[in-house]
Amino acid sequence: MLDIRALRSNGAAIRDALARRGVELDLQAFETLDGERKQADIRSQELQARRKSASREIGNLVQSGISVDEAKARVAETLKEIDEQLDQEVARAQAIHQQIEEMLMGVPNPPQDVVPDGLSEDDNVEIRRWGEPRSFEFDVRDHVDVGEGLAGGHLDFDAASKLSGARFAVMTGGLARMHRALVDLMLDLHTSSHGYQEIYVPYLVGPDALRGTGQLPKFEEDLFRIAGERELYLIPTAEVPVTNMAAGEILDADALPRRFVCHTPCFRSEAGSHGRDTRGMIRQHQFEKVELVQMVRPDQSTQALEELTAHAEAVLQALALPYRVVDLCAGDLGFSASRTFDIEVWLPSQQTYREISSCSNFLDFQARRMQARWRNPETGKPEPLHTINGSGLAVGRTLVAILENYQNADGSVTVPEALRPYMRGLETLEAR
RNA sequence: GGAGGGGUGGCAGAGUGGUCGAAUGCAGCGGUCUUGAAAACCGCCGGGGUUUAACGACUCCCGUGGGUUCGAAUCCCACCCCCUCCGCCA
Repeated sequence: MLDIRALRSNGAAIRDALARRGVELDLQAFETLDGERKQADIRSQELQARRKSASREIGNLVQSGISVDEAKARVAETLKEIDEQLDQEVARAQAIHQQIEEMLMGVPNPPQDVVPDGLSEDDNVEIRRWGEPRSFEFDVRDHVDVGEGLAGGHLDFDAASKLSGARFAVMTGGLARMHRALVDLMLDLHTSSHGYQEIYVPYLVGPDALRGTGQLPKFEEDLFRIAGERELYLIPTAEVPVTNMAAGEILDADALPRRFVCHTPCFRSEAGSHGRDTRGMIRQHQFEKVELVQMVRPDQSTQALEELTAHAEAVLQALALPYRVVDLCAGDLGFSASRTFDIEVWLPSQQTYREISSCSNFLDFQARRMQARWRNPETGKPEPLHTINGSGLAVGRTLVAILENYQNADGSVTVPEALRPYMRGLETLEAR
């Protein structure tokens, strides 16, 4: 959520920054509403103050032996005025506050100044590449053909569609094991080498958590909501439950940074992406992800984003998968992000790099929505902290990348060396 | 699913209609004392908002939302959460 004080004192700069991502902020409307709010606050608070002192006076009179009716009669004028106006004015002020809240909750995070200009992914800026895409001396097949052709366990979209329809996958045998091994490798790497604490969280969350990270109120159609009396949603990413661990908290300065790594399934309706990536397991309603989440002091978040991105890259380096890192342009940023580095892995079948991780600095945007704060020793006051997260990595897409990059002419797949200890030394997934 | 108990400041824990945003203890912060530390003693010490250059002033918040009342932490209703016992269960 935007900082309402910053909006009052520096609205034009925020409006201009938002314009870079193609969002028009109606400053005039905000200022009008905020002005009404001020009037309503002053009036309702004044009335409340009068009621308070009148009540207090009645109390004093009653205690000095005067009857309640008599005491009320002595402040009758104030009581009448209160009776006529107070409820109405308080309700008015409340309604305006709610309107402002709704307005602010719908506005995305302004991009940082360093974010490149541009309105679509075409304007993203590549900032580095790692690894050399392999040259194949045979016709490469995509991960669907490779996966479906494996012996001793394979990729089975027919079975998945029988169970759940489109955009789901079934994996069996060695392939399922490799999928599980990837999760294990990632968790081990981040906990033992990068200083993250592993955390297990619910896969169903309530609306407050989703508002906190920014999925609600604007993007409900991207979520799966479960039937039943309680308002619960399947998590679209572990970011939601993990970041909201800090909701409503005031953390001590020495408790920061907090670093969590969390493996969960993720559930996305993919509304609005019909026809995109319909083949294979690039875009699924359900996929596994290992997520990195950090809560940091505001002066550390820029550096923390660089580090977190490197932590995600380390997984691809361990697996020797070629990738590049892209600095997202203003128009391609997610709703809550102020800056994002996408990591894209090389997919030989598409002869292109595809997103496998998205690492973002949210600054205090999410923290303000969920009231996640730290106590700044310099001011002694609670202040919003900064949140950062990124995939480390999307497991399904990592598996896709391995199937494609490690495929052999005979249809088998070599198991990356780093993964072998997690697969009891298995070196190859054989072809049928 | 049945029966009962309970949600108050970082924690513990008083408060059952009137200067209560709230006793007390612990923790924390500052100070006195001390070579230093501990102990002792003194002081400070919840959060949001409005207003102010600032000091300050005002207002809201005692699980959440309604209600009763001149006045609600305290009474009433609904919901949520936690605990204990019984039943069921991965």
